Amino acid sequence: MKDIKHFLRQNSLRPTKQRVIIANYLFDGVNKHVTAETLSNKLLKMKAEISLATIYNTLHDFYEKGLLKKLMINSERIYFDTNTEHHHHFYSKKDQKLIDINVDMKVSGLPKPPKNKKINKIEVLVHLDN
Amino acid sequence: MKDIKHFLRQNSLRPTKQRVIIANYLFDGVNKHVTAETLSNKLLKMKAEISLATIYNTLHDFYEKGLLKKLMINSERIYFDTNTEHHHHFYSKKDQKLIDINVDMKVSGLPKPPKNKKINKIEVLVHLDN
DNA sequence: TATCAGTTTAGAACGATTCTAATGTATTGA
DNA sequence: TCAATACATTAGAATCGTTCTAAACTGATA
Repeated sequence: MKDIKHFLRQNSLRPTKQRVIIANYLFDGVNKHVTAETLSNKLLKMKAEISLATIYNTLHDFYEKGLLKKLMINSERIYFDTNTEHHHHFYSKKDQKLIDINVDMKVSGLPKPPKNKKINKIEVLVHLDN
Repeated sequence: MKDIKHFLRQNSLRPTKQRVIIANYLFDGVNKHVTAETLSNKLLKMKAEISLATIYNTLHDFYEKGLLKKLMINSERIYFDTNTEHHHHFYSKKDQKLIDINVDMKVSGLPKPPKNKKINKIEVLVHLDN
């Protein structure tokens, strides 16, 4: 609790009640993928009623401080990932679920990027059948 | 024109005026990435006023017949790709532009998929900086 | 050419997200 | 410690891409 307050302050975020609750959940050491909706549901189960607007604000605030990653998954929702290291994913469309790939992968045979463009990062998405 | 009508019929799609116009544009031999909005704009420039609802319907109809691919790009929009072969992309967020990668790439170091799951396909998205 | 299933359309509805503006709260510095 | 104020939270309205609705239209068929 104290740690989380410190942690928020260190990231120039006021440790408000809501942010502390959300940060405690998100940064408990277990990497998570959340959307505003799944996070809201989880918080309700934890008896923490926090408005959707605040959840959106908080996710974006955390994202802006680099505490969360936005995922490049096509879906109606925006996914936020507590694992901010560069990594890849398995994706099961059927289950609408993402699974981290935490091993190093190499992509070979990459063509040159277009003129005046530089490669920022490479994302690999492994689609699962079932 | 005749060819496009045939082409539509062969894919169990009635060659209506609107579908013919859209198919003529999309399948002119040059691969394209479109969203409902960019397609609508293009059609307006070609003096073809087709309602947004029809554009959405048509894109989905074509998708369902396998004539278009839906792209897994995070963006507010859904991108459709006239290149239905398996391939990868460069993506410039700044330009909101996709560029096909038409060379074979290999991904090595892939971990085993989760239990009972099979890998369907691997998609590589190369993010560009500028 | 009449019939009818399939198609198009304007506009309403939808669902995720953002905005608004009123209220509340953490920080500050006297 | 407390008042001032800058920042946060909130309910509900607004927005935006997309889908739905139901009425009008059109291509296929007999």
